[in-house]
Amino acid sequence: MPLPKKPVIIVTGIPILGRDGKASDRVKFRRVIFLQQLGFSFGDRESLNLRYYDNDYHYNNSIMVSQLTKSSLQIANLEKLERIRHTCAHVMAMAVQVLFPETKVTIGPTTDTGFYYDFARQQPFTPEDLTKITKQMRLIIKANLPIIREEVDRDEIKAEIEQLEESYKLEILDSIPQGATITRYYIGSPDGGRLPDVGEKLKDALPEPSLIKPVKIPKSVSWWDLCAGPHVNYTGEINHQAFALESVAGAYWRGDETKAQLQRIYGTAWETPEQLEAYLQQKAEAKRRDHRRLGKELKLFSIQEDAGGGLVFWHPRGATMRYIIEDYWRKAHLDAGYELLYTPHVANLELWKTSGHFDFYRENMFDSMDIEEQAYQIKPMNCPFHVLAYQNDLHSYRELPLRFAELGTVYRYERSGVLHGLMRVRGFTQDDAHIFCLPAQIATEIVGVLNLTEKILSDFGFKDYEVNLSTRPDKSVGTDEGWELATQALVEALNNKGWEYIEDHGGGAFYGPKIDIKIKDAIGRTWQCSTIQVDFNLPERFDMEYVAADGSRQRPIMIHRAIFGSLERFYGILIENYAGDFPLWLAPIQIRLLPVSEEQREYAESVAANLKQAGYRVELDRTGERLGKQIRNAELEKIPVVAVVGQREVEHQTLSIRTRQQGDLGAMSLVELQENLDNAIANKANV
RNA sequence: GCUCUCGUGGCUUAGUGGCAAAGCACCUCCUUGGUAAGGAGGAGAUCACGGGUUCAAAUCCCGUCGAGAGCUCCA
Repeated sequence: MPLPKKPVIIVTGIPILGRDGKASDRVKFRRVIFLQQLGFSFGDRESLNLRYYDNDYHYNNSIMVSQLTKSSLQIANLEKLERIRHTCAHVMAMAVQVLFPETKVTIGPTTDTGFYYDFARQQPFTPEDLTKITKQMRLIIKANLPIIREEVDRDEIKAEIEQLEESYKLEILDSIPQGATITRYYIGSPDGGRLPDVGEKLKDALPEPSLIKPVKIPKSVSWWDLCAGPHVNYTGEINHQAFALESVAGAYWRGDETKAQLQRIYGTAWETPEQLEAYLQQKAEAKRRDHRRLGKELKLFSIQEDAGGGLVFWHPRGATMRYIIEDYWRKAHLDAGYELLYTPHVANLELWKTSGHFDFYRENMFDSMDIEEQAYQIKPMNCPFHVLAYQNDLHSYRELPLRFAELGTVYRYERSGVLHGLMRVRGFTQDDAHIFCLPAQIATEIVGVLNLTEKILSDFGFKDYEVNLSTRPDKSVGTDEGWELATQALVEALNNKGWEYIEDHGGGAFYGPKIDIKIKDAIGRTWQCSTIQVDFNLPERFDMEYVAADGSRQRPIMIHRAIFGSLERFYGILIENYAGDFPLWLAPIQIRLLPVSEEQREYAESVAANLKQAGYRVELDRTGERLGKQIRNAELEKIPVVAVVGQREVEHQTLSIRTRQQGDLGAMSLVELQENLDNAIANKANV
């Protein structure tokens, strides 16, 4: 789908270029946010992945964007912000070397929200050090030093770097291809000393870090870094109130675990303090929605130290909601022509040798266990089991497509450091399905999957998607014709659905092309959940067959697909998306009855029984607290509807309803309440 | 796994060499109260675990375990 024929203005983001300044064949995606039309407010912005190569922005491999963007002011602003961030990284590196002269510099690129710089230094940077570095950076910014670009001779700069003993920079220099222009950027005049004198003194006798103070920067000094640029012209172009140092983290030199560990300081930088403030607020909002905190507060789930990391315990309220999600999922799949499977959690290791997982996926598998001298494996994937279920019978082409679906719990080894709440765990439930079909059925089946995906995701409140189509990589199995057929089927399905997508050229799995769908949450973050993959490999490995019309044995096509991806992770996304305020159909407790005093207890009990009988998830507050406290508790537990029962309600046989969204709604009859509830539940809405 | 930060009643946190504190939750009693905290009392901690330094360790040092952030962005 082409971009809308409206002016498109890029407001943030940056293309990634190859080392030679041009894009290589495969340029990484980078999010670019654009306004659809001049005059739209920033609330109307949308995001897309664009690529930049051959001096042009490319969207979906067409050259739609170039003429609209190249001359626009916003592009200039974009580049300016990028330059500010890059310069900010240099200013930070300079500040660090002023304060801690023993530190060696490495690289300092920009990020989506700011920049970082990796340093080599024995002593760790402390949070207090960050404060000192920030102060030093402000001094450098206030000195408004010029930033000067200089093209340099390789041998000359090499000698200079050697003299400074900047071993990492030397390595970088050596990695720059011969013939490329080598540049350095000065902060301050090249004629000055490299760093303030005090820095040189510090080099001899390092004081206690606690004694290190920001150093006033004279105009005459300079600092430089080997760098491709670009930068702003003066340090004063950085707003000294629009940047902040955020954290220190470990990072490996060249991102390689076997190489030296460096200290990375992350920072954020913006053009104005207001933008910084907005960014910090977004961060605070994300923290407010953190599913780990809400999961504990709302008593949904826990992860128990005694049991081990990455293993989830679902508590009654969390389990209730999970049950509702699973129940919904099963009905939706049965309606869409799937059949349900249950398969074991462990099986003979041979199965994973056949499937190839043991060769390709071993580092994510738990060790096998010995059962009567046979190796058994806890399952990291469901697919081989579904293949075995298929192979239990001989299938006719008339039976295809067969759609097997399972909420299959798998266990994968994840390194302890990457575990994260529900988002990254060691045991999780895939909403897995495998479609076995004829080659000619692929396109129809994919459309079916896309329709089901859209229905399910939108029922959970996710209506914005970002779609990727990943095509054949260099190393792959299967025939050219097979890939062509499958890829065309995916394209056809996407076009049929009318969905815009981004083609990730060569980004497919080795066994087939795929479609990935990312959902956008309430605060604009994207999460990849759904995936649809065509597989030529497993049918081959397991020698799967069906009997064709002419009686010959043919190989079926296998389509893997998941909509939630991981039920645990999707649940975590739901918590963050709704900030714990779930729509009525999902809320673990839908209604809580609050008696004003003991006298209404009997009436409240009978109302509660009625509602429960009618299928609502209802609870009666038996704490004996005053009404105000009962309401406060219900609000803190984010219960969507409370019904107050006092003397008045008993007399009139009504309930006073208060919802989380709308507050006090006044009295209504039980029938009226049920109508309202049913309405909200049917619309999958909040009340 | 690696780097840094952090582990104090069920929860959230204070205390950073000298008697283990507070709020919430829990239990008991009083209060029968009308839309976000009524009052009083009580119980509850081997300060993650193991070792060391010290007259004295929650606090300092070493180790172990666990949690959090980061380890994709490449002069």
